[in-house]
Amino acid sequence: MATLSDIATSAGVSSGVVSRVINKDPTLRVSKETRERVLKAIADLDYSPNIAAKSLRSSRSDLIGILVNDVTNPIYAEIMRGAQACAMRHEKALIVFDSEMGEASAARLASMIGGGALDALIIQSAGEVSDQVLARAASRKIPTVLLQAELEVDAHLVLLPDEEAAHLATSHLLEHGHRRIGCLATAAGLRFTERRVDGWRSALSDAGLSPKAGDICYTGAGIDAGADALVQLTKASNDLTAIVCFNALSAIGALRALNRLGKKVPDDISMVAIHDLPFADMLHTPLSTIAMPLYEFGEAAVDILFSEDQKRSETVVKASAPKLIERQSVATINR
Amino acid sequence: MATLSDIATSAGVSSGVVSRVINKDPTLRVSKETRERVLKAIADLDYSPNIAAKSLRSSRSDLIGILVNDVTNPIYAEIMRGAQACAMRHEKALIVFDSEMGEASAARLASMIGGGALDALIIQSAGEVSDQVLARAASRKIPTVLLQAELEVDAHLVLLPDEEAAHLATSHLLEHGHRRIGCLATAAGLRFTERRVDGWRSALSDAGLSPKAGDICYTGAGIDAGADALVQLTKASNDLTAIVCFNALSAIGALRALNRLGKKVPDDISMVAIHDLPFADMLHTPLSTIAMPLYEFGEAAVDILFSEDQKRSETVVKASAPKLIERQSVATINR
DNA sequence: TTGCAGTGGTAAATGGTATTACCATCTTGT
DNA sequence: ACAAGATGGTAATACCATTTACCACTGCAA
Repeated sequence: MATLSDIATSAGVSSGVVSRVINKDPTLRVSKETRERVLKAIADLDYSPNIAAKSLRSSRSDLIGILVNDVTNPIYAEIMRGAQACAMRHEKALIVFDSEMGEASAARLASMIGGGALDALIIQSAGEVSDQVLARAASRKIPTVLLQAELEVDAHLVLLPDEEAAHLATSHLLEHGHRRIGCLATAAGLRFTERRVDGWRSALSDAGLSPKAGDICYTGAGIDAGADALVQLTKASNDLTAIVCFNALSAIGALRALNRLGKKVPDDISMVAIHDLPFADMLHTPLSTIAMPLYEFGEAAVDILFSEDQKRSETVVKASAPKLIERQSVATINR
Repeated sequence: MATLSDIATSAGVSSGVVSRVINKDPTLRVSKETRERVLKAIADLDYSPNIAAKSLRSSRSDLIGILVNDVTNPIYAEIMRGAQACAMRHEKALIVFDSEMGEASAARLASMIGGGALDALIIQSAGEVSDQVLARAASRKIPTVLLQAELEVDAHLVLLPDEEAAHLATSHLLEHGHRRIGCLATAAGLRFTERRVDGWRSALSDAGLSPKAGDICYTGAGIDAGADALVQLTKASNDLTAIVCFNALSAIGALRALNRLGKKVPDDISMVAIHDLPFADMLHTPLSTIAMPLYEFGEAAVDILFSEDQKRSETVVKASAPKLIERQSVATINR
């Protein structure tokens, strides 16, 4: 509860000096003894600066908002953790909004942006982001980072090596003799989805193949979404022998749906998922995955806010290349 | 960027009136027309109150800090989501600290508490919480809620029906003929761990059994911790036919370790875990679990902050009773 | 002795909101 | 006609840290 002027009084100086000592103002000239008196008073009174006052004065809150699709999805949780760690390193805190929670979350976020409570905004939400949020962010001109997606907004864009990952997954299946490889994609229209679709297509076309219209199905990132999508996919193209899945959690859903349809993985259908999971080896069918640098992706999202160049950068995080982790969800086909 | 006095000027009133209109001060008397002029000015200028100023003036930040053990653990993620939803309902935002991130996280949290940036603190972290954090919280007298654990602090305590859950899990195994039932517990010394251990013991003793010293192993909540613990447990008591596991994620680790040891679940060893997982049915061995009201648990943690301030309440969340979900990790033993 | 630079600070303005105390004008009752 | 109350507000201040402009004093040189 001690304030700056309490310290000042206790140290026998004016509050300006205390402030400048705390903030290491290089233009401040004080004697060594005075500085030490101030420091001692701070320690004695267990002083820490009032953050609201600081924020009011400096118009910085040291808070970064992040809008995430679904906090319980381990993939996104890992991204968040990277972002958190990086934020801490910069002495900022992250405040998480879950777009799964709908209007309440969006409204709260919008009001915080409006009130200047957020220094920056990171949007992971691949779905529809409230117009209110976007409008506020634009009108307050706060730096914005878009993860994977792309919106009609002046913002930084951070991506993963999506095309490479999807290409790798597809190639792996091709090497095992598969020719009819379907694609269980993420939400349509998003930048990273397109990039991965490109990877899938190009791997196919490198092998002299081209997919049919029904070979791809766009869907969400959850387990249930994956299950539904798989049913659609196999209905549209019933001759697929393999599937590339863009999200590990929807791969689990797909696995469940295949189970219900009485199809065995990998005997009847092979599968590779993008993104690894800590328990991928413990699944009913140990899942072959493409590991991506998710933690570093989260870090990059925050780091870019502290870079010099202000305008609309586009970064692809390549801390580590997409890496195939072979388990038991891919069978070899005899040609 | 519009301020209160901009609105006041635009509406031709003093800023006091605007503030009181916004905050619905019941003691304010204004004519209907004036009120509407104010409201219109607010809408026209797209005004929203500066949060830093508001916070400085009122010494409330509308921010709640929550310290969690591991954000990527789906169990904790679910709790967080409940807490988030409830916070939003109260027009507050949650700011998450991951104790897995160590000192950086603790330091940041401590400085935010010191600076008055947090209205309340929720501690889920079952491990060691930084003394600095606790000391600050105590000295600033901010309301604190402890989840599951118990510390030497004046705080609210929120619990799950732990004893009941462990009793249920153990009874289920007893009904299937098991007599040597081990316990893969969570961290020792924590209130909820003790409660669950009690449940395990009492179920055993209801059946006229009593566990041996080596039948229980205390450990952390992660996959790897679970794997290590299982090895210890089977080393200490190699005649166990069943295990109750206090955390679903460590159950996965235990499953992995059993795999490596060449033991089959449930043929060689049966297992029941406390807490359900969205993909529990898709595991190598579909895991029988005890589902608990985690979301409501998170809600309760926040809600209690808004109850009529009784000091040091103790709540057990019973939104739904612990519920056994049978899958295929329990075998019947012939007596 | 005046002039000037360097040393070690101080005082005051600023940021935007909430809140208390107070006040001017109009209406009503007698 | 005059006090009392109701009506519809206003003005001032506190909250606390940051930052700019300024100042008093000492020492040294010319």
